[in-house]
Amino acid sequence: MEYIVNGNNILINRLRDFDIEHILECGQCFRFYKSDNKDYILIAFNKILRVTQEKNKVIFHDTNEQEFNEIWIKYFDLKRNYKEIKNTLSTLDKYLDKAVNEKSGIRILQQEIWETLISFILSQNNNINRIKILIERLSKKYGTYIGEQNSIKYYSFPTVEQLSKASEQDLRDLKVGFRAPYIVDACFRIINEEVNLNELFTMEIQDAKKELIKIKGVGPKVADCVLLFGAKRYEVFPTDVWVKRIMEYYYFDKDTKIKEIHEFATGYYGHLAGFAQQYLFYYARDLKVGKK
DNA sequence: AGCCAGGCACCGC
DNA sequence: GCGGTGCATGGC
Repeated sequence: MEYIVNGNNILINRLRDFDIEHILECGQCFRFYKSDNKDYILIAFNKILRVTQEKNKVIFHDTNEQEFNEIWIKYFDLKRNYKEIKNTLSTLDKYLDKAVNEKSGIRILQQEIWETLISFILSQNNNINRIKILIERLSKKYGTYIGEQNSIKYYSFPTVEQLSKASEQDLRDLKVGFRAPYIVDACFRIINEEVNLNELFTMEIQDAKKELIKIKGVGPKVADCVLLFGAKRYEVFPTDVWVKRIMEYYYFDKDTKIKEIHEFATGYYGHLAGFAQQYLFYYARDLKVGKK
């Protein structure tokens, strides 16, 4: 990774297969703020990072070499060869080729799995704007103050211990709605070691999924998101309404059950299913496939 | 006003 | 196991 240290900034002059807008807006993460075109602030790993981009020139602001190496290279998955992944997927069929080319700057972030779990529990039957607001409220109330930029205060996502302090009623007061008992259940099972998030990185994938589904409010779709976005399990294929719509449109040409789509996709895309899903999801959502 | 939002739990069969 | 329904809340 060739980068230039410039004061408090890290600069990369020709960063390929990287588009900060695609990466943050593609639906995999929620804690980011757009201040201008390709000028974003994001919160992760108890840090505030500002990223700006002009074509292939990317600047990571207000950080340092150590932090960049220890946190951001992994977080942005900078060591993975996305060119190769995209080539493989593009060769599979013309539909995927289109989605990959349209959303060519996506990278799958390596997010903290605990935050990913709660975020995607909140995501069910919800829209992205409101998911973001709810996560902000949780962070402000239960997380730790981590700093200020442009007189806006930022808070880390609460740890399991911090969030365990919240009762179901506390959470309902923050307007998470019917998801409140799900969050309480997630905290409880993890504190009591009924579910071990660290094991999900290496367990047999079906077992990992079963493990997550023990948590109330976690079904197949949320489990897949947690495994893909939080545990580097790229063989999963989170199948939600958007993915259902675009898969039906491209591959089935008729109303098809999510389970059938999921089975087809994990077989067809194999170990790259998670990447394929994200290109397809973002593309479908932008295109409003199957919607008026 | 009613429908929808990156689903899921719960129920009846 | 499979399909239908309710769910908190807010934007449109």
